[in-house]
Amino acid sequence: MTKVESGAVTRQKLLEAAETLFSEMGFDRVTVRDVTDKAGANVAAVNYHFGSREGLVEKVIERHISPVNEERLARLDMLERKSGGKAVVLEEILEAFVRPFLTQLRRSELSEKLTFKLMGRMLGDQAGRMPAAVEAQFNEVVHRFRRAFARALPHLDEEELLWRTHFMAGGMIHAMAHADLLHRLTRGASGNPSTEQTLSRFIRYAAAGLRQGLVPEEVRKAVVEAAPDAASNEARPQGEFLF
Amino acid sequence: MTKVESGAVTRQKLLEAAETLFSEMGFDRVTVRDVTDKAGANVAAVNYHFGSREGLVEKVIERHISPVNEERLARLDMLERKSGGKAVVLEEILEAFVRPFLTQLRRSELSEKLTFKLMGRMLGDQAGRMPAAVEAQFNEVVHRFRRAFARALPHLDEEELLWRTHFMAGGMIHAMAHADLLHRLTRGASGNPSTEQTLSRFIRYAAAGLRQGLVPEEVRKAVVEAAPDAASNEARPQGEFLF
DNA sequence: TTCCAATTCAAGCGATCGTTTGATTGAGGG
DNA sequence: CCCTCAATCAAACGATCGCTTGAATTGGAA
Repeated sequence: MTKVESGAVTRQKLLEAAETLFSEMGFDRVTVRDVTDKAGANVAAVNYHFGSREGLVEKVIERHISPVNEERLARLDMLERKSGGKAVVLEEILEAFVRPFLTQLRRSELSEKLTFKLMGRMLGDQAGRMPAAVEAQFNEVVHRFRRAFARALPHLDEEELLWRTHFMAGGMIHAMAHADLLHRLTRGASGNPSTEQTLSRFIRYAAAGLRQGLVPEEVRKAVVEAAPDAASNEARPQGEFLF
Repeated sequence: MTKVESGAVTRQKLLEAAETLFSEMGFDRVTVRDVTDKAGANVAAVNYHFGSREGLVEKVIERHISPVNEERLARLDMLERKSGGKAVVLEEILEAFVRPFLTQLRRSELSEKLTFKLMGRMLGDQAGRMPAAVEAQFNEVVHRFRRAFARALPHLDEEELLWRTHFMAGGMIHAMAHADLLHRLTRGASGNPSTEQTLSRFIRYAAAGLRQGLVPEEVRKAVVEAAPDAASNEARPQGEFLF
C-alpha cells in the first residue's frame, strides 16, 4: 500500500463505520470511539481526518444528501426544459423529487435499509446539523420545487401549498426512516417488495393528496391563462426547513 | 407549603423544565443538570423523584402520549358505535386519529409550538424510548385504527393500506414537528393561522391520498357485500411501529 | 417539645466523553 | 543510504456525564 493510499483507506473506513452506526443508533448516541473501534482505527483518527466529531457528522451528511439534491435539480431542469414553458405534470415533479434517493441506494456501500434509515434520520432531525453548503443546496431545492408545484397546482394558494408539501415530505421521510420495518411486515404477504413499487405507491398517494379539491380541467385552464405567471413574483421564503 | 406538597411541586417543576428542554433540544442533548438548573432544583432531585434520567424521559413521554391514545380509542369507539356496524367515514376516522393532539394542547403547560415539537420528537424518534405501557397502548391504537381504515377503504389490499397509513402518519408527525416553522412562514400572509385550520387541511390531504384509486361506489358496494368481513380474520401484525 | 420521615442539599464518586500530545512508523524522493 | 513527512499510535488531558452519599432541613405527628 502506497503512502498516499493509506490515509484515504482509513478515511473511507471511518466514513463507512460512521454511516452504519449513525443509521443504527442516531447521530447523538454514537461516540468517536464507537466509530474508530468499528473501523479498526486509532481514536485520534477521527480528529486527524475530519478535524472533529462534528466534522465527521457533516461529511457523512454531505456525502449522502448532496448527490440526491443535485439529481433532484437536474431532473427538474430536464422536466421543465422538456415541457417548454408549460407546467410539469405533478407526478413527474414528485418522481424528480423522490427517485434520487433510489439512485443513491446503488451508490452507497450500505445496505438498502440502513441507507434509508440514515436518510430518515438526516431529514427528520431537528438539530441544525446540516453543513452550510448542504443547507444552501436545500434552499435551492425548496425554492425550485415549490415553484414547480405551484405551477402544477394553480388551484392552491401559497399557504395551502406549503402545508400540503410538508405533509408530502413528511410521508416520504417517515416511510424512509421506517422502510426496514415496513418491508419486514409486508414480506411474505406478496412476494418480494421492491423499492420501485414503494416509490410508485408514494407518488400516487402524494399526488392525490396534493391535487385534492382540484377544480375541473376547463375551469383550471381559464384560471391559468388569466394569470399565467402569477407565481414568479412571489417573495422567496427564507429556508430553514428541509425536504 | 405542606410537606407532601413540597415534593410534588419540585416534581412538577422538573417535569415542566424537562418538557421544555426536550422539545427544544431533543431527548439526547439534554443533561440532568440542564433540567435541575432550569427547575431550580438540586442535581439529585431527578434521581430522587424519577429513579434515573431515563425514568424522567419515560414519565414525560407517558404524560403526553397516553392521554392522546386514550382519546383516540374513545373517539373511535364512539364513531363505531354510532355507525352501527357500517364502516366509519374516512374523514371521521382521521379526525379521531389526529384531533386528540389538539385536546392535549389545552391540557399542557407548554406553549403550542413546544408541545407539537415534543410530540414530533417522541413519534419521530427511532430509539425505543417508549415505556412498556405506552407501547402496549400504541399496539392497541395501531390495531384498532388499521381495522377501521381497512373497512373504510375496502379497495386497498393489506400491503397498500400499510404503506398509505404510514405516509399519512409521517405527514402528521412531520407537520407537528415543524409546526412552529410553518406557522411562522405563513403568519401575516393570511392573518392568524389556527391549529383548527391545519387539522382540516391535513384531513383533506390525507383522505384524498388514502382514497386514491377508489373504484366507483356501485362497484365498491358489490365488492364489500361479496366479502363483508374479510378484514376480521387478518393476522394481527406485531407492533413495533408507532403512529 | 421531641421525634420522625420526607425532602433537599453540597460534595464527590467512577466512567466516559471529545480532543490533544509527542513519539513511532513506514513508504517515497534525493 | 538517509531524510522527509503524512499517517498512526499509546497515553493522557480536562470536562462533563449520570448517579450516590451522608448530612442538613423541613413540616407534621406524637
